[in-house]
Amino acid sequence: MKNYNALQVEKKWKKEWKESGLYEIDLKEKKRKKFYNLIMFPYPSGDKLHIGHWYNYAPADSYARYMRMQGYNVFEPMGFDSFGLPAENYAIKTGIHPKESTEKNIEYMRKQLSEIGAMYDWNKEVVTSSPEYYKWTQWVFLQLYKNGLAYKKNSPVNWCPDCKTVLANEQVQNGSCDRCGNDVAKKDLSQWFFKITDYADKLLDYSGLDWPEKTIAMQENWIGKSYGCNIDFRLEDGEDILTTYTTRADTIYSVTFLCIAPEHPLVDELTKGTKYEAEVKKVRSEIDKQTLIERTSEGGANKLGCFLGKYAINPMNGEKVPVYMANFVLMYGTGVVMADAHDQRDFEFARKYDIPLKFVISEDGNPIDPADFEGAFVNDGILFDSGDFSGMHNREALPKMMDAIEGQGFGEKTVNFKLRDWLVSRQRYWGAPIPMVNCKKCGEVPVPEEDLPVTLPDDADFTLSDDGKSPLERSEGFMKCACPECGGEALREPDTMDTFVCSSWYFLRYPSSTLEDKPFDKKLTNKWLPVDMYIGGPEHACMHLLYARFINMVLHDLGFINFKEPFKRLVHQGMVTKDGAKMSKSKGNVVSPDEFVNKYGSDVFRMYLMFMGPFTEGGDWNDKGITGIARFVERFWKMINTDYDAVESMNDLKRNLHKLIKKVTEDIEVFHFNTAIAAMMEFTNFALKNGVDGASKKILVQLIAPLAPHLAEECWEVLEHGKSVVDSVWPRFDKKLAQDTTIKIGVQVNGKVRGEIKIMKDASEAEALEAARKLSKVQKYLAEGEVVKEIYVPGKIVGFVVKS
RNA sequence: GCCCGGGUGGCGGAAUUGGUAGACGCGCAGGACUUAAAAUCCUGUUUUCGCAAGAAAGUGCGGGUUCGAGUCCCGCCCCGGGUACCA
Repeated sequence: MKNYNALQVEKKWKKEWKESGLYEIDLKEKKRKKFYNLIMFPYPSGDKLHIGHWYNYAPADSYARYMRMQGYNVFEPMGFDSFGLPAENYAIKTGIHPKESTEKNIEYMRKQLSEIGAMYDWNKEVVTSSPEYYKWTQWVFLQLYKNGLAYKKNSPVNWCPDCKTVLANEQVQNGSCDRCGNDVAKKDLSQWFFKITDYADKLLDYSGLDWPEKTIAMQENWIGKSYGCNIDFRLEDGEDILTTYTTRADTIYSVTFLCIAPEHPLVDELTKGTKYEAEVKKVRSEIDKQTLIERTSEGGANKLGCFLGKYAINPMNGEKVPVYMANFVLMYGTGVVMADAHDQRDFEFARKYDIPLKFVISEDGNPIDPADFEGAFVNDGILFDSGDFSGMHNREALPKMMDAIEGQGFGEKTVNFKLRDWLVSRQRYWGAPIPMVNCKKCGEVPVPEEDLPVTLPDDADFTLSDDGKSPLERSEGFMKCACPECGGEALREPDTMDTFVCSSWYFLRYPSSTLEDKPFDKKLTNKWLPVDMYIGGPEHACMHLLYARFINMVLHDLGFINFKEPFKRLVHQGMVTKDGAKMSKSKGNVVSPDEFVNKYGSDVFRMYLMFMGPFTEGGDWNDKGITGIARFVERFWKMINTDYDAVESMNDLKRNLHKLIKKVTEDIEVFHFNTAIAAMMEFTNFALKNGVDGASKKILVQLIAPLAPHLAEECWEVLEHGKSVVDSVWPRFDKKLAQDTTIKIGVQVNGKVRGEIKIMKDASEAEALEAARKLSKVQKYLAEGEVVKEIYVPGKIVGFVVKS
C-alpha cells in the first residue's frame, strides 16, 4: 500500500470533476428536490482569500455535499461583491484603476477558490461591478423610485475641509481625517434614501424563518420599536411648542430641563439674533467632531451642550424648565427629550451644566435626594411627588399617566422606531451609478429601463474630490445627456449606490446570472428561492441581512417574486482572528491559506479548520494541530486500503458504525463538524485495531465524503463503487443498533461521585440502587449516616443523600 | 454608552432538558522499532498531597438555588462583533 499523496490525488479529482461537469447543475431538473445553498460572496480585496474565507466556505461546501448525498439537487453558486471603497482608496494611493485592481483580485481569488474543491457552479457566477449585473441593480433602484420608496433629502456627511472630500466613518479617527489628520466637520448634502422605515413592522415578522435567535434579537433591537408618547411643552414666551418623545412618561414630574438635538432646526430658530447664537455655533462644531458613539456614551466628560435662553412649561405640573441643546440627543423620535434624574445621561449632563435635579421614584416611595447620589436612579420603584400618581409603582402608573397626558390634550401615545431610512447615495466613483437625470425643465427624471445600464465611465478622475461632489461629475461624457422626457439638455445624477444595494438582491440573480433582458427569470427564481441555507458572518446581522430582506419584500409586494423572505435558514460562522484581532492588511496579520493547502492539501486544511472548534464560534488561528488531521487522513487511507482477513468483533463493529452514522449525520445537520470529525477519528482508531469489512468501508467513505471530498473520491475509486461518491445515497443508521444495551453511570453520595456501576440501559430503579449499594466505596460513605433520599435518573445517575 | 456573543487542562476544544468535567486532537514525558534519526506504534498526561489505595480543589470573579451547577438566578470583571459611508 502506498502512502496517501494528497496533492496528486486532489489535482486528479479537480481535473476529473471539471471535465465531467459534475457540479454544473440543471436548474430546470424536476426529479430531485431543490436545495439552494448560499454563501455570502466575498469582496475581492487586495488581501485576496484569507483563512477566514476558507473557514466559511469549506464547511458550507461540506454541508452542500451532505445535502446532495441526501438526494437534493444542490445549487451552490459563487460570485464577487466587487464595488466598494477599498478599491477606490487603493486607486487614489497607487493610481491603479479600480477596475483593473478588482479584476486582478477576482482572477486570483477564483484560482484560490477552486483550490477548495467546492461544488461551485461557475457558470452562474455574478460580479456586481460588471455592467451586466449593475444594470439590474439600477433596475432595482428604479422600481423603488417608481413606487415612492426612493427619495432625496439633505443629510449630514463627514467632511474633511482640507481634502474637500466626504469621508467614510472608517476614515475618521478621533475626529480627524485619516489622510491629512485635520479636523473633520459635518456637511449637509442632498442624498438619496430608500424608505426602509415603511417596512419596519413587516421586517419585525420573523415567522417561518430558521434563524439564530441572537440575529433576530439584534435586528429587532436595531429596528427598535418602542411604545411611548409625545408630550408637548409650550415655550414660556411665544407660541412655539417643543414636542418631546419618551417611553418613560412616569418620570414627567421629575423633569427639570429639556434637551434638543443639535441637528434640530428649532435650535437655530430659537436662538437666531439672541446672545446665545454664537455659543450654539461653537458648541455644535465641537459636537460635529464627535462620533455617534462618543456622543451617546456614558461618562460626564463626553457631554456637550448649551443653554438656549428659553424656558418651557411642563404641562403636568406647570413648572418652568430651561431648554438646552445636548449632544446625546439624536434626531430620533421628535429630536427633543424631557430630561430628569432618572436617566443616567440626563443626570450627567445636569451635573456638568449645574442644572437642578429631582427624583420622583424610590425603592419604597420615601423621598430621596439626587444630592446624595453619584448617578441616576434608573430602577423601578414607588412614585412620590407625582400628583395623583404618588404611591403607585412606576410601571403600573406608566400606562395611566400616558392616558392622563393624552386625555388632557398634552400629547399623544405613539410608536417609534430606531430604524432610519437607508442612505444609498455615495459621492464616489467605484459603484453603480444612480439611474436618474436632472433636467432644468422636467426636474428629477428616472432613466427609462430600456436605456439601462447607465454605464460607469472609465475616464472619470476619481483621484481627488472637490466640494464633496461625486467624481463622476468631472466626466463630461458621462454627465451630459438628453432628458428622457423632454429631450432637452440634462445632467445625470453623479452619485453612485451604496454597495449594500448590490448585495441586497444578488441571490435572486444567481439562477439567471446570464439572462440579458431581465434581472431574473421569474419562474426559475420562484422555483429556486428562497435560499434554503444562507451562511455568512454575524457582522451582517443588522445591515446586509436587513437590507436584503427589505428589497426582497419590496420586489414581492410589486409582484416580481412570490416569496416574502429571501433566506429560510441562516447560519453564522464565527470569526477567525490572528493573535486575538480581526485579520486585516493594516494590522499586517492576514494569514493566507495557500501555503497550508500547498503543503497538506485542501482536505486536510478544510478538516483542520472544521476541527478547530464549533463552526459558529470561530477562534484564534494557529497551525499547531494540523499534523493531527494529516495523521488522521493517513490512518483513514490505511484503514480503507487494508484487507482484514478477520474482523475481531463484528458486533462491536456494527454497533460503533451505526453510532457513528447517527453522530455524523446529526452533527452535520447542526454544523458541528468538529465533533463529527472527532467521532470519525475515534472509529478509525477502533477499526485499525479491530478490523473492518468492505460494506462498512463503503459507509465510512460516504461519511467522510462531505468533509474530505478528494480523499473520499479516491477511496471510492479504490473500493470500485463506480461514479462519484457525492452521487451515492447517504447511509442510514439502524436506531436499535446505534444504542448501547449496557451503560456505565455514576453513583453520587451527597452530590459527590463515589463510584460507577455498569447496568442495563433500561434497568429498574431497584436494580440500579442495588448495584450502587454493592460498591464498597459507596457503602463506606453510606455508613456515615442515615440515607434520607435515593435518586435514580435512568441513563444518568444514581444518588444517595446521607444525613449524619 | 447601547445591542449581540464568548471566557473550561500547557494549547484547540468535548460535555441532550442541571446528572461521572476534560471526548477527540496538538504538545509534553516514558517505552517499542532503528546503527541513528524521521515516520509509525504502545503507555501516561487538570492541579495539589500521597509509594499506593485514596483524598481535596477545580469550568473568568463574588454570591445564591439544588441531593447535585460548566449548564439556572443575582451582582461584577475581561475579550470579541455591530453601532447605519469597511464589507
